[in-house]
Amino acid sequence: MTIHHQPDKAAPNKDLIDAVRAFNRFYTRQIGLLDEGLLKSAFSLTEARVLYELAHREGLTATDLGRDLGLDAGYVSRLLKKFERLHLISRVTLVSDARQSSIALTPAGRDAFAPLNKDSHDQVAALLGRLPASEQERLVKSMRTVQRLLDDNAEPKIPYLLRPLQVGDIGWITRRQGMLYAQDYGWDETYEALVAEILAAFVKSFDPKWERGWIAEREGEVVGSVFVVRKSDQVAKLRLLYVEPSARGLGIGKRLVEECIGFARARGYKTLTLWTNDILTAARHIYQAAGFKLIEEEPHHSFGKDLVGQNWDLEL
Amino acid sequence: MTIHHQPDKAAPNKDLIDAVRAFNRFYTRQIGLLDEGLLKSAFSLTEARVLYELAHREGLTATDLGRDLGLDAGYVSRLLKKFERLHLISRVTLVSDARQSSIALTPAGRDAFAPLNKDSHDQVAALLGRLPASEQERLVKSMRTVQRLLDDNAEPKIPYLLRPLQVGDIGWITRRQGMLYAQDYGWDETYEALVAEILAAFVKSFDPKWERGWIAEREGEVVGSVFVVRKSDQVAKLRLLYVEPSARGLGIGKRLVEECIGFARARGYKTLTLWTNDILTAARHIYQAAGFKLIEEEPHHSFGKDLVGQNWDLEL
DNA sequence: TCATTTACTTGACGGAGTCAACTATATAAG
DNA sequence: CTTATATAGTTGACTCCGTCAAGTAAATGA
Repeated sequence: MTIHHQPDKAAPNKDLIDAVRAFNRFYTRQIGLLDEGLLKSAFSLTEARVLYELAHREGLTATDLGRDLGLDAGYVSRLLKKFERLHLISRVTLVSDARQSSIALTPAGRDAFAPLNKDSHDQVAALLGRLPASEQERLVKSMRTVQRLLDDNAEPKIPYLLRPLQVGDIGWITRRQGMLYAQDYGWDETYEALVAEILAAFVKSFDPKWERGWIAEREGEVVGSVFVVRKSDQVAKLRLLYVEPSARGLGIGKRLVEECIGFARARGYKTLTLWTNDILTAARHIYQAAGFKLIEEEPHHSFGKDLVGQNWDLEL
Repeated sequence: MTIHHQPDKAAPNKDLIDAVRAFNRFYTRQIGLLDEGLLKSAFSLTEARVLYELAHREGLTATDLGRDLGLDAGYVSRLLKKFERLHLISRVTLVSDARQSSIALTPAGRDAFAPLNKDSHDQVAALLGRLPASEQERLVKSMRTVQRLLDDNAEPKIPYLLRPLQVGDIGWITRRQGMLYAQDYGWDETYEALVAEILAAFVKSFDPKWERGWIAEREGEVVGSVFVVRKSDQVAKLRLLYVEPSARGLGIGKRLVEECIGFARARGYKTLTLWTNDILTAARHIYQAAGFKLIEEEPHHSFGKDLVGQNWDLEL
């Protein structure tokens, strides 16, 4: 149903900019507080950051370190020399390029890093420990969101996964569908109510043998869903297909429809049918590509708009 | 319905700690990148931070600056001396304490700060500009969440406000109620479905003269809600009262119930009734305090549990 | 009145980080 | 193959950010 192209980039407004700046000032201080604890160690803050990188990644070169931590090449060179003198690291010249060498912590290096690591861990644990568990999760979720949005090359390893319905999903799907259609097509709150009604009925009369829902999840967030419900022995109905704007272009819509078709076939249905509206072109393309045929169209007035409803069928 | 005491603090698990640490490393780098742009100016980073504070707050003392920015007192003293020499600030000894003085930017100080401020503003604008508008808002919302959770003394100015229902609310309320009751009482997904059904019906048959919903919002987030629906000319029913755990203790539940009672009275109803379950003790206290009387109790099996339903009435 | 604390100042100092020049190797162009 | 250019890393020289400790003056408390 709601599937269309990625939204365009937009010039930010002042309130948002100020909020980001306020956050930056706040977090500058926050990081400063956390770093204070580490200052008592034999290593400077930057040395600790370098050790952290070395402890968690393999085969780094001096340039890698400088780039990823934003450090001056000369400074990195000196740091590494110091570490080498203390026997904390070992360097192996790369066969592919004799200018570079692969840097690794020695066992002594790991020993030196361990207490630093523990201090940092404990300090964050203390910070988190001040909050109740549910708030801890909200915090981490928000941090992940910030990080993913700001980090260009932070694409999740798993683009998305499909899972069955769980508590909280039907409310979320109701909300998102309601908001998306209101935003994109000006539909009123009766559409959101319709989604709520459909999902409530789905759960109440759920028959696992004949019906199923799929939730597409990405980084712990719901980014799409679809449902198959039983109309009769012969006919199943695909309902409420949607994909979040932020997750479009990954083939999630196509995949969800394929799952429906596979399920309907496996359960022996003869026909998979669906109802949609003509303005939802992106969804239509998916249905067409999957082999659905337009059966009939009829105008209707719903959700505060004049619309043209469409019934599509796929013979299984 | 769901109103109970604040949850306890909990020892954080390792995944959450690691996620926070990852975020700290990420944001250390992020702030470093943003700061690079400011380095070309005549002021050091810390000087710029001090100027920012002075430009945005009045009547600061040297100690205030040092405390809020986490700086050494000696260093602050020197910075201020330099600023004074450049005629960027003026100091007025406090009458209440001759050791302290109130620091203010001079017009020249404001002029010196303006380009710094603009650079920082533009840089953040560029950062945000890379994202589509909807993502910009998600980013800022997440940042606000992080800041509010970590900043002890960052209570919002307005504790909460009440507003009417809008698109997206019924899904959100459905989700949150479903999740809260699942978590706290082990109710299954049929409760969430029931909430969805009630809210769908509310919207579909909504009669503004006789019915109303209130949403409690705090910092742009829904933290509670309640609905009054018409049962007959004489009888109104209060439904779906809930307050987010994070927003409890602010009197939101009491306020929501009061709104319902006021509305029911104003519309000429004779009775306000409600159905709840005996295990929801915090909600019961609110009803009792508002004058509701327990009319009847009866056991029932719903949402996967054995429960005792209660009907409460308030004569208006 | 005297001891203690607080706000700020000042001298002395260290080391984190920068800049530019340099060597050695790799890559691209002709 | 030769030559020009780019990249990886090193090193000397330097700056100045920020810390530490000692000191002064005022405020507070006993």
